[in-house]
Amino acid sequence: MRIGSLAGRTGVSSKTIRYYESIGLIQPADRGENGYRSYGDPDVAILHFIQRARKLGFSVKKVSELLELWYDRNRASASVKALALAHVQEVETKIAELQSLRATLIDLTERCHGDDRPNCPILDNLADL
Amino acid sequence: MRIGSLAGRTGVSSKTIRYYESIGLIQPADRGENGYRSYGDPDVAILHFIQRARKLGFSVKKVSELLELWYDRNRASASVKALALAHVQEVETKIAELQSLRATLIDLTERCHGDDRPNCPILDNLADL
DNA sequence: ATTGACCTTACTGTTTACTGGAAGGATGTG
DNA sequence: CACATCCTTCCAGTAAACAGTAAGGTCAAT
Repeated sequence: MRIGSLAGRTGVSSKTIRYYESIGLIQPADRGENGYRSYGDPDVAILHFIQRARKLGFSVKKVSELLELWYDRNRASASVKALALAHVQEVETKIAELQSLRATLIDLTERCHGDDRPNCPILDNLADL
Repeated sequence: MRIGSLAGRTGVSSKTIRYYESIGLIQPADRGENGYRSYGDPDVAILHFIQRARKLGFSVKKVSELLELWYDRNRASASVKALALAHVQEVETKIAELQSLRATLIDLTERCHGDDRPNCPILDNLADL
């Protein structure tokens, strides 16, 4: 499969695929006689993985680490596992922060409703948390 | 208080404070006779709020909307509430996505441990979710 | 009164993660 | 065979969110 088909199947543009190759996020593709990049089904899976992680807010660098996790799954499984668990920890921290923000926002909306007094304590609450 | 003190008390650099003013995120500060910006305690609270929201991954534009929520708390409380709830919805979606990723990562680490067979189904799982 | 810290504006540079465009070669269709 | 579409490389531009630097005015203390 050539780069355009890969782009079509993954939703990642040809441009972006070449960019990912240029920064080393993905391996340099095999080339045909004409110099065209050649891809297979595993590349579709790789790009889907990258896309999913990117959408979840992982930086390209983090995605690169996640991919290594993947590629290295048959060797050094202990350290690979540690890396994965560190990522889990980060994700959990972010979840906790978001839940805290969610609680604050809900508190805000509840207090906001139907109260028109000039002095509102919400400002202080938001600033202090 | 001048911009340096505000920066010291909030951890937001003077540079960034001026930047926030330039893009309209915060109101133009009052100026003293010398042209220096002059701030008060409410500005400390505002910057703390901005900082907190930024750390949680909200774009400056979103922060701007959140601030309007705040400024407008005494009027149009129904529409303001709707905006806040929309933000809550977004946050909840992000939380759900992160929890899904967390589950995937944990699954990955569990399968990774102690299994050295060449063909591993984890790749497919990651790509398909 | 002069040093050093702090303030001003204005403009340029950085990082991240792409996106666009030019110039040219390869491929596939009517 | 013409022509559109796809591929190649390379370089430039974009957007967000600042940070750096220059050139100069102000302020507090010695």
